Amino acid sequence: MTSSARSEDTPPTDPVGFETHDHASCIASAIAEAEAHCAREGLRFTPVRRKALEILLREHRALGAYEMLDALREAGFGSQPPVAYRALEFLVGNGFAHKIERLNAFIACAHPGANHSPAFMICRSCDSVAEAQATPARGALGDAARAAGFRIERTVVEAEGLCPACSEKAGT
Amino acid sequence: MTSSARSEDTPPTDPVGFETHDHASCIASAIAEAEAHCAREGLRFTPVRRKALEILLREHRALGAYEMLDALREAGFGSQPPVAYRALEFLVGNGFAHKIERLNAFIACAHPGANHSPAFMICRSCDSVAEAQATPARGALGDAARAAGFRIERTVVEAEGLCPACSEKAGT
DNA sequence: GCGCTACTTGTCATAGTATAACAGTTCGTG
DNA sequence: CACGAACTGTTATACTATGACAAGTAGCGC
Repeated sequence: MTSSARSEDTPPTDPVGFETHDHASCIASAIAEAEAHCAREGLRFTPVRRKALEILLREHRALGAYEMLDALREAGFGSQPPVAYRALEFLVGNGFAHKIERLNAFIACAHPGANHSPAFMICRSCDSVAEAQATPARGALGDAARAAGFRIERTVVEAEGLCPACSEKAGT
Repeated sequence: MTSSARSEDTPPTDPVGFETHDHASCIASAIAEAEAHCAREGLRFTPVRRKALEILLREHRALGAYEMLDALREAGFGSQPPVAYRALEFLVGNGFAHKIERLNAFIACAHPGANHSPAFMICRSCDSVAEAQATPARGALGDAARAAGFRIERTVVEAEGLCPACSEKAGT
């Protein structure tokens, strides 16, 4: 998984998304990680897939599939929806990106390599999205699933609300 | 509300959805509750809204908006998408139904009246959906939100996996 | 009862999201 | 080099959702 040793008991709680940071290096390292991961797994990190990940990383926000398609077309790739959907499917399937169900949009993974169940905070005012770690099996949902005999394979956890900046703007 | 006093610390873990139960009475009581709620709040529980809720309760599964539209048309209501979307908007807005983001579909609320943040378990094999209670402010997401200064207003919690029946069919 | 307002219903039109199916190409392997 | 698997691109189509406007209806003050 690339990312250096980190205890399962101390997941990072840094949201990564409501603060500025060194973008150029975060993009470069994310691409490098994806490349390394693909090499290890025998996956093909083709130009269109790499470009799609670059676009997500550069935008640093949730992009609709058709925004992605526009960007890919401008970069010289095909111009039909499946081009974007397939690249996104690859990225999501391999953990390099996530789909935000609430927005029908996609965002680069903020914790690449971590074996995580992502959780998202979505600002309803500015549409910014921050990624955190979820603990799916814990809490009421995990209890209910065990009680019902439901086998959880994947979780969608998305909180909608106001990010710090918009919260201030809105007063109090 | 109707549901009798219940401590915040002991949310019900009954999934309501992977088991059979007395449907006729559950439909009737849900409709009665909705009617009473609307009377109290000065909301208009019009024929098309009532029918939409009846349909959701009767089907007892997540319905796409266009399935709802078909059912409403058969019942003699309008046949254009806004008819269904507006009825669903009313039901969701007033807590009588929920939208399952993962499926782009709608389901009757299984805990009507309860002041809840719903969580859902979605079977990827048979598409059945069970509703449980979430505890949004607790857990890693709540911690991350507080650390980031994000104000949560609403949460989407959806677990995807195998329901007991499909899990058995699939073998162990 | 009359007229007012707010709300609701229904329609047409259009925007946005997503996938099926097939042809041509490229990659890795035997 | 021949082969199969995977990838890219295309056309066509299906599914999901909303804006805008006209007509009807309920509730309210007078």
